Amino acid sequence: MDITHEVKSYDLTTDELRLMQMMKALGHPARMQIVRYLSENPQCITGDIVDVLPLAQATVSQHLKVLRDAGLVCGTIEGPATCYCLCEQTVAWFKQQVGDLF
Amino acid sequence: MDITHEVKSYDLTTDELRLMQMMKALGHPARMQIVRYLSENPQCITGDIVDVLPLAQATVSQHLKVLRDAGLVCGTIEGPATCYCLCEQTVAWFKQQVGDLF
DNA sequence: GCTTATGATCGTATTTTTACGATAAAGGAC
DNA sequence: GTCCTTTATCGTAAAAATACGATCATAAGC
Repeated sequence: MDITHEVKSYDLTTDELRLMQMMKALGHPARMQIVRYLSENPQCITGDIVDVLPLAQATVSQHLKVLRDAGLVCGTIEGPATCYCLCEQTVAWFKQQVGDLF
Repeated sequence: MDITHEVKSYDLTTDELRLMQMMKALGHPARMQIVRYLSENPQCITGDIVDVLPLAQATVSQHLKVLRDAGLVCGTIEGPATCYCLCEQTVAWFKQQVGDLF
């Protein structure tokens, strides 16, 4: 009658969690398209992205936040607008992690 | 007063959509752990995976389906059990796509 | 045949994500 | 100062994902 209280929990490293967050961020068509657009247009403002997506401005802004939180893009305030670009450093890290994965 | 009826829609290639599906599949801690476990234990049955995750059997089975649909793992029926393993081909394709991305 | 073991699927409750309009904040033109 | 532009955030409705118990299906052992 010996019950072992085995506390189960996810067992992932910090790197794996960070990688997972990026995967999740890229696992949505709008965000995938945003990132691709940014790779083709290195410097652009929110409005440019809104124009190429079938979504309202508020929704795009929300998606940009997800990408920012994942570290994949960074936005710098440029007057009244915000200039977005890919975070090359994070993208490089991401690629390397995926390459080493599995 | 000329209104251009511009039908907006996501503009992603088939490859990008497939890649996105894999990203989404890997964007969950349980599934990330399953894939890592499979990479360390190339041959195992569903029960083995259930044992290392803090989830019910039904939930794990559901996660395995997501990974199967994404093509990342394949399960072959082995008697009453199902033997799972990573789909090396898909993983290779995934890595290559990520490498070329952005 | 009956029983046990294994795992997929069903039905459903809960949680999270997604999407939008409305509003707020901040900078430039005047 | 007043507008106008730009974009983030708020509040919320709808959709999707997650998790679980219960059930079903299949195969092996007897």
